[in-house]
Amino acid sequence: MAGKRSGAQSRRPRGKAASPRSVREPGNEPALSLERIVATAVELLDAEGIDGLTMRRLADRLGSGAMSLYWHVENKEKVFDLALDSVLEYRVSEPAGSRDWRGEIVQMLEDWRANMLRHPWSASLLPRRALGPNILARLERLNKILSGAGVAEADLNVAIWSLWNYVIGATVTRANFDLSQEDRAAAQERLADLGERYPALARSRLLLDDDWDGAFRKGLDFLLDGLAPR
Amino acid sequence: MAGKRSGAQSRRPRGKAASPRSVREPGNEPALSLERIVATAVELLDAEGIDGLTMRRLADRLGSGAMSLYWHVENKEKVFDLALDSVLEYRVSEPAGSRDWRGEIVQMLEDWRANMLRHPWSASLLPRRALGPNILARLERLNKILSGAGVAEADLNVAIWSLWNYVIGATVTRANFDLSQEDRAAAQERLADLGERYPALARSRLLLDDDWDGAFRKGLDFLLDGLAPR
DNA sequence: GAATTGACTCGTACAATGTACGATTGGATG
DNA sequence: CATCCAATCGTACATTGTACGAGTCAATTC
Repeated sequence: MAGKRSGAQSRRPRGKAASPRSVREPGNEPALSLERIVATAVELLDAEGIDGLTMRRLADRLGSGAMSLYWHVENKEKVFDLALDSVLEYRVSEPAGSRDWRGEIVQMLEDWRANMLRHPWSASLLPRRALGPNILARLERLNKILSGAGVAEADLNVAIWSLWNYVIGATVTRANFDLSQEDRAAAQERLADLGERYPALARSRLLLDDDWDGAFRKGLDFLLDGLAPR
Repeated sequence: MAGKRSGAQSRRPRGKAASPRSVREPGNEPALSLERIVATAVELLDAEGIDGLTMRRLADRLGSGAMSLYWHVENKEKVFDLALDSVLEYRVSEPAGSRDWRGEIVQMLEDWRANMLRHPWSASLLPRRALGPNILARLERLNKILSGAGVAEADLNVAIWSLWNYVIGATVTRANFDLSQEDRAAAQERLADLGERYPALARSRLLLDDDWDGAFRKGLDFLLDGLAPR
């Protein structure tokens, strides 16, 4: 209960990305902007991982002082929120939803997952209350597809959450179990351990199988089977 | 690349929880132990949230110096890992797997989720490579139930991952969208926003519905429908 | 009994972090 | 010219994880 509740400062550019008025143009100093900050944050996260993002390092990359960031951004948390949503970018391809609904869903969710896996740090950011515009756009889309497919009104929300849960879970899991860069030795040792305590698990080689993409697709198919309107 | 790669220290008690030899018994100083550390960490996380856990505060609660913790625990990350697995405690009720397999799965996954929601911080710890004994026990159990139910060998791992994904995703989501303690005003404003940009979403009231338990159960049923052996 | 060992504890110190605060800048507007 | 204000940034501070090494006892060895 100590260092909280500061907020309510005073001025901030908030939302209105109208005319940045091109301050500081004499030489060619690039000047900060929310877009540049977020883009650079993503770069830095890609390069250094989630602990590599500090306000000072981010400012360095931007050629500015650390405190300058705070004009554009409330705090570090906000940078994370924005970076996450930025990675989930979604432009509707918009064939309205006529074709096969399963294909559309699969495509959108695979794209969702692929986007996140391209930036593995994004998975560790999921556990935060971030409903950026891109996530919302994807939910909106899901809604349209499913209701267009004839899913009962009463089941609609449940169906959407189920798909959401599945994608989130699969991505979080996958991003953390990427063994290939892990010591193979550790995996082997773990398996030996498993043999004693968890025989079925060891036999199934669940933890060594690495066709994540295939598994994602197959599992999604199972879920869609269950979701399909009767 | 500055403060890393220290490790390889020297001695640590590692695993052997054999005889603590009752050091420091003259007065009645309780002395540290891994169990006490983890239990207290969970208490502290429950009380103060994920940012409330610092090595110093944890040590305070234990009545010890901060650095004493490092004899029992490699670093703070390890404390998180242990706290997470501790929350997922799983004792097999062990009716071997004769009854209806769906009921068994539903019960186990609802228990899994309930345990985590009782300690909301645990959701934000999921994105880490933590396969503690309790998680493994649950996976082992899932394997047994599903293969006992007649799920094809080739589908087994996919089925397990699907269920895993679903639980993880649902828990992460739920732990972060608990609006009731959130400003209701913000939710309303958000909904108004949605009306313009995301009409279907706004109409569905997806984000205001709060029967999370029911939705979890229904979605799980859908998934199990899809998973059921043909 | 004295000396040694080794399991465990902890005080001090340091580098790194997020960010509060206030000063500064320079273009736009009067 | 003076005024203003969006934007930048240096300094400072409290807080963090943890390296390092010194301290403390019980058990063990002489």
